Amino acid sequence: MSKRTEKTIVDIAEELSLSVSTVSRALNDNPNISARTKERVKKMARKLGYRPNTMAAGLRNNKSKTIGLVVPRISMFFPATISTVIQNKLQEHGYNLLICQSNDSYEQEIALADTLYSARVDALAVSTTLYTTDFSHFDVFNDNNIPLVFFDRVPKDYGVKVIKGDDYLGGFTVTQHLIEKGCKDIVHISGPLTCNLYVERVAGYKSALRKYKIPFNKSRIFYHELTRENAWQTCEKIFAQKPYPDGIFAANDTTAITILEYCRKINLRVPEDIKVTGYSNDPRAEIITPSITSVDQCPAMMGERVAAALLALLQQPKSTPKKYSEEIIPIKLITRASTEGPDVVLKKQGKGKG
Amino acid sequence: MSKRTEKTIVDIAEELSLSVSTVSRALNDNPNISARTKERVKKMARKLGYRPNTMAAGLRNNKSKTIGLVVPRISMFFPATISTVIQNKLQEHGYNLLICQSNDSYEQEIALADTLYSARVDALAVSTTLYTTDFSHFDVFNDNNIPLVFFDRVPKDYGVKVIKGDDYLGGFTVTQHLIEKGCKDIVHISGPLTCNLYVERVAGYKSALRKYKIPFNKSRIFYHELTRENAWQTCEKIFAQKPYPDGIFAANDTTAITILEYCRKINLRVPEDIKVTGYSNDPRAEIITPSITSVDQCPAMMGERVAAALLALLQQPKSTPKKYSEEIIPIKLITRASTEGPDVVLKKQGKGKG
DNA sequence: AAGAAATATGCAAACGTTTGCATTTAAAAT
DNA sequence: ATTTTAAATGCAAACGTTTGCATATTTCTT
Repeated sequence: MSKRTEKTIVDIAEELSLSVSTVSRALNDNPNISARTKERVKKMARKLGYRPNTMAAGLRNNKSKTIGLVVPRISMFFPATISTVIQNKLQEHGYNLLICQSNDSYEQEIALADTLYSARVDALAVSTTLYTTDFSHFDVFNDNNIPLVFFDRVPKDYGVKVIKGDDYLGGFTVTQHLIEKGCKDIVHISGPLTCNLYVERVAGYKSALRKYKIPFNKSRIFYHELTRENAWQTCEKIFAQKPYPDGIFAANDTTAITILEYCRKINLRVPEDIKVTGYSNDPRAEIITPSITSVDQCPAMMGERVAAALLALLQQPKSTPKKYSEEIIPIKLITRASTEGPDVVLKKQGKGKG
Repeated sequence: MSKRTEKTIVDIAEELSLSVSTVSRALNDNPNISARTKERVKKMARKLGYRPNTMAAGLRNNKSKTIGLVVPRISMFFPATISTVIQNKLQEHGYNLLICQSNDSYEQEIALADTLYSARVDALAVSTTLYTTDFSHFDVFNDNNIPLVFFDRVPKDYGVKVIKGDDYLGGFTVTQHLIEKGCKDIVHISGPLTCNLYVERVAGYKSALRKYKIPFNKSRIFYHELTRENAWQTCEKIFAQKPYPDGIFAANDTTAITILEYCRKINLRVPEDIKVTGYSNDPRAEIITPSITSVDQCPAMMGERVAAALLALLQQPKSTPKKYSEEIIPIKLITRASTEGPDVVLKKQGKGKG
């Protein structure tokens, strides 16, 4: 009694004494079906409660109208914002999004690539784990001409469309800012160098030091996953002996926040005694006291671009020779109390764009 | 040259001079295929680079191994956390998740229900828009015995499995807390009453007032979407005339944060002059100064329960008579500086569970 | 050594669409 | 009225699996 209610175009055809092909074409607004027939078919479809079956169509057409998205974590601010934008944009264009998270596990990422291929997604967008350096699990998409776009955390030397932030410039700008605010001994807390983001931010950091003739001290950089726990431990190391640094460039905001807490604990004033910067412009950076200078990576813009790139690639015929362009999303330094000086009275901002 | 590389079980069968049925069974570890044959088939599958086609299998089996998830917004803290948990849990069980956002638009929600049905999702989990009061767009799932679970924002009187927070108790507890801290004139900023969450929180609020014999003043409740902009405007109304309230129960943390900013602007001290509470225990609530008393809704637990409910429903045969149980997820009052007294020196918390 | 039982494999239909090609019907041109 | 052209519809195969049933092969009984 349950399964017998599932209506198909065959039922519509029978009901109207038409062929299934006519019904199919009518539903798809094929131009050589008469207006009258289209009307009748659509009306009957409604009457019978007909629901198209995407899988059947997909099988026949070899397209699923579904796009895969692989990110490390969907609840982190930056990928969450990007995912939101991508999802909305693709939804507008009739695509569904299979959103998956690798949880920064290389093995999970491989498994996901596999199942998403099996689902025959029409395209795939991915931001890799921190530890992905071999990208061969994505070969199958390339080999079969399935649009493949990497963003934010992207491969090195893997022929593919890439959309990334300007992490070199971000690292440079934020370091330069610290220097201009008077810092002479700047610690950098970085993520692991297996990830392009951190390689570039470190490069930017070094480059700024060089520009201002500040000697680079290798032991002033710490590398680890940027969690709260790790950040706390690193603080313990940093402040185990003097001289204390007068600036810390943290490669994410969670780390910067943790540093602030640690400084409060050891009665170090920010920004008077030490200046601190984060990265990503997490909403918390604006709200904490002192508010944290950070780097806005324009996640919404990145999301837009990723979606646009996917749609563009989906448009063009499979045979189009690929060119692997790289798009760079700009960054914006957001200066706040953690580097600017004593915390000023917050200006009213409630009426803003939020 | 591109399409010709897509291998199917037919290719495997030919290569080994076996029938497709045997190959299919071998790949699915059907018990009456010999171990030797299974070996040969799997080896050949690997050799040919065979990739199963989920759509074909899905069409045949009438199951897609895909589950739909509809939430208002995937980037908001609460649904994001829930989505994360659900996605990970279902992934473990071999299901893909189609995550969609309604953007709190009723029309979009209807469209999503439609396309998710067309995708023949094996189950659907949804948290509705603020304005959904008619749920008939989900009838098709019920009618076809497709597991359907609502969570957080759930229907009223719509026969279906429901998993929700204890919003009545949340409203009651937080109001009681304000009263116990000495508040006698408590404003409540609520979301629209089309959504069950706010109906219940308001009920809890009233109930607490009653218990402590505090007269209820209808004009002390404000109803609107809980955005920053709206909150600011409401603050302007509230503080346009004296007497000021001595406590505000905001139905989300964004609103509470905005209130804090407004109070700072008009030089009202929190919690000395006025106490403020939020809802949801957004990460920002902990980090702002003063930190904000809020209600932890245990999103991870809710996610776990939703996933478990989906899996349980998927397990049982389609014919099982449905019973529409309602699960209530507990809430936890997290008291912080915004109600507790002058901001104390933050105790070290870096080493904690984060 | 023969039949019975168990194990392994094959055949063919089915899932719900779409689409190239063939055919019918209607409209236009002579 | 007859031929030519255009418009509308139908036939049947195909997409890649799975599965009930039938058949072939092996193993066990006696």
